[in-house]
Amino acid sequence: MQQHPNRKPTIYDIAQLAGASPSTVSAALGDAWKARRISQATVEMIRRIAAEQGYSRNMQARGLRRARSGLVGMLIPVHDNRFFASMSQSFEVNARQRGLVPVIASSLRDPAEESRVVETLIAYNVDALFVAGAANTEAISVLCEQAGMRHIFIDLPGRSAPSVLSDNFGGASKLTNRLFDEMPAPGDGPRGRPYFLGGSEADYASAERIAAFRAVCRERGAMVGSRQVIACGYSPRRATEAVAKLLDDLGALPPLLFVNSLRAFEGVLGHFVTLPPEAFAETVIGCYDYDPFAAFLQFPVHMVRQNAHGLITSAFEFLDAGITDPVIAEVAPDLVPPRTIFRGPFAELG
Amino acid sequence: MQQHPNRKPTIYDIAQLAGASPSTVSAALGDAWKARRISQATVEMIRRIAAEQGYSRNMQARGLRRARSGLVGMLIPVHDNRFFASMSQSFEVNARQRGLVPVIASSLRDPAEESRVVETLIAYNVDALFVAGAANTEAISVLCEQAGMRHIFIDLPGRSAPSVLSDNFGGASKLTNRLFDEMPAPGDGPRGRPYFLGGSEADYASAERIAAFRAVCRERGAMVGSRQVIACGYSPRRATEAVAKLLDDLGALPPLLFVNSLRAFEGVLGHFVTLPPEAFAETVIGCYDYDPFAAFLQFPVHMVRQNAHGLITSAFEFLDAGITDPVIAEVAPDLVPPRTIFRGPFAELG
DNA sequence: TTACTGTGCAACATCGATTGTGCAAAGTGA
DNA sequence: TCACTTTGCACAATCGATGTTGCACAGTAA
Repeated sequence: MQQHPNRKPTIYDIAQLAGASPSTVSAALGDAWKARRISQATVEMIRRIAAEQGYSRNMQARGLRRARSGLVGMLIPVHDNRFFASMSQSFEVNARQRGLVPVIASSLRDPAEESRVVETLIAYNVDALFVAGAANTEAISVLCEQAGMRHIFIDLPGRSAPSVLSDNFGGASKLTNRLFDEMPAPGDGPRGRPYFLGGSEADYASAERIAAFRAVCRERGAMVGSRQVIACGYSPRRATEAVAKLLDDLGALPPLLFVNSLRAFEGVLGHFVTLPPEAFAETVIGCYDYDPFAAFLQFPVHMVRQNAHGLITSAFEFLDAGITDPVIAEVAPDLVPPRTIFRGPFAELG
Repeated sequence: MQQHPNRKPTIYDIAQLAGASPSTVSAALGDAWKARRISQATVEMIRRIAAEQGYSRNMQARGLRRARSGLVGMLIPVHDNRFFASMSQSFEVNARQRGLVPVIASSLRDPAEESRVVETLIAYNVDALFVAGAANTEAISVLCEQAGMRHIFIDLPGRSAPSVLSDNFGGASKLTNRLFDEMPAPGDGPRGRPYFLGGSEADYASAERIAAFRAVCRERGAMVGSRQVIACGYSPRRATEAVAKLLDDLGALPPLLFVNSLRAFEGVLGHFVTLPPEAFAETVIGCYDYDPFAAFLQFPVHMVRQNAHGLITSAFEFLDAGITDPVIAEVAPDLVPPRTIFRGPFAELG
C-alpha cells in the first residue's frame, strides 16, 4: 500500500485515498473545518480514513507552519530529588490539561549546561519555559528575552518575568520558632547555641532560610555568630564531615540543629549512626524539606514540606493570564510534626 | 534591524548579512561545510555573524527536512518515585551525551493516558522511545510498530523490541534468603510463617518477586500459602490497613516480612508507629527498593537497591548497537544492609 | 434571464532548514 | 593556449501542515 512499508502516512496520502485535497484533509482533521466550510460528511469520511491508516499529525511540520510547538519546557536542577520530582509531576499534569506537551530538563546545577539547555529548548521553539532552580538566572533572562520566549521563574526570583516563590523566609521562621519551642534549656557558650547546617549562601533559597534562622534566633535572644551557620553545600558527605567536626568542637550536639536539606540530613544521619542514644536527649532537630521516612526516625525531626504543587499551579496561572511582568507570588510551605516511631528511650521528649 | 523586534533570525537573515546564500549558511553552521567545500574563512565569518545575531537553529524545520527530531522519549509511570527519578536522571545524562534531547513523560499508570502519550511522542517524531513501567505493553508495541518507531522496554519485557530487565527474581531471592538468615526461630502455625506484602500480581515485576519469595520459602522449608502473599497494591493507606489486619490476625508481627515497595513500606510504618518497641524483637523486615532514610530506622531493614543507572545504560547500549530484536538483558539489583541508627534496645539483633 | 449570495472545495504560497545539482572561476599540466 | 580538475558557492526542490485566495456550482430574488 505504501512505498516504504513503515513510512507514516501524511495528509497527502490521506487526501489521495479520500479523493480530496491536502488542505481539506488538514482542515477536516483539525477544528478549522467549520470555518472552512467543509461538509460534515466529508469530515467524517476523512477522519475515518485517517483512523484506518493510523495517521498522526507531524507536529514538526505543524509547528513550523504555525510558529509554535505545543511544547512547554521546565528547567530543574535534578530529577532525583523529592521536591523537584513533585514539581515535575505537577508540571506534567498541568501541561497536559492544557493540551501542551511537557519537556523537563535538568541542568545538574551547572551554569554552562543550564544555558545550553535553555538554548536547546528555544531551538525547539517551546511555547513557554518554567525555570526552577537555576544557578544563573540573569543568563537565562537574557536568552529568553533575545528569543522573545515566555518564561516564569519558580522558587527563585527573576528580573525578566513573573516569579513564583516558596516562602523560604516564612517557612524557615516557622521551623526555627518550632525548634525553639521544643528546645531543651540552652547551655552556656558555643555549646548552648543553635546551629544551621547545609546548603550554600549563594543559593537564593538557602540565603533566605539562613536570614530567617538568624532573625528568629535574635528574637529568641540566642547568640548567632557566623560559626553557627555551616553552609557546607548539598552533598551528604560534606554534611557528615561538618557534623562530625561540630560534635568534635562542641563535645556534644547543640541544643538546636536546623538542617537545610534532605541530602544534608542524609549526611548528618551518616554520622549519627556512630553516636550513642543518649547523645540525642538534649537536642532538637529540624530539616527543611520533607521525607516520609525521615519523619519516622527514632528521635523527633521537625520537617518543612514545600508545596511543589502550589508553586506549579501558581506558575500556570501566570501563564494562563498572560502575565509577563516581573511580579512575584509566594506560596507558603507547611510544617510537618515528627511521627517518630515508638519513641523508645525518648518518650519524655514528646 | 529586524522587522519584528523579537523575531528570531533565520538562516536567510544571516545569509543576507553575510552576503552568502542560505544553503551556504546552513552548511557553515553545521558540520557539512567540509563536504560542501565551503572555505574556512567563509565558515568563520558566517559563524561570527550568527553568534552576533543570537541565531539558533529552528529544530522544527531541521527535523521536518531530515525526518528526525533529535528527541528521545521515555515513558515512566510517575516522576515522584525514587526509582523512576533515578532513571530519569540517568536517561537525561545519557541522552545529552549523545546529542539527543530527552523528553520524559509519565502515564500515571493509566493505560489510556499511556497510549495517548506514546501517540504524542510519535507525532513529535522522537527518534527512539524508552518504555519503563507501562500498564499495557502490547498496545505500545502496536503503536510503535505502526509508526516504525525504535523502542526499548525497561524493567518489563516487551514483544516487539529489546528489553532491559531488573533481575526481580534474583533480587527478591537474595533478599528473602538474607531475611531467612536473620530471622528469629520461626514459630508454629500462621504466626510463625514468612509474609509478603504490597504490589499487585498483575504487575510483571511484582509477580517475579512473589515467585522468588515463594521459591526461597520452599527451599528453606517454610510453609507459604496464598494467605502469606498480601498483594494489596501500591498505596500506603492500603498497606497500613493490610498490616493492621495481619497483626490483628496473628496477634504479633510475623518472623519475616517482605515489603514489596517503598510506598507500601511507608504505609507499614504508619501502623508501626502505634506499636510498642518490643513488637519488633522477634521479626526481620525487608523492603524491595531503597531509601536512605528508611535504612536509618530504629529496627534493621534490609533493602534492595535497584540499579536504575545500569538499566538505562544497558538500554542505551541497545540503542547504540542498533539492536531491534526482542532480546533481553538483565541487570542485577544490590542488597543494602541496614544502617540502623544506634540500635538502642535492639542491639542484640545485629 | 440576470445578478447576487452561499456552499464546498482545490490551488498555491509559506514556515526554515537541508541537500542534490549546476556552474563559474581559479588552478594545473601539457 | 587548451583541456581538465578542483574550489567555492548559488539555485531550487523538498519535508508536511496551514491558511489565504479563488473558482465552480447551486440556490434565490428581481
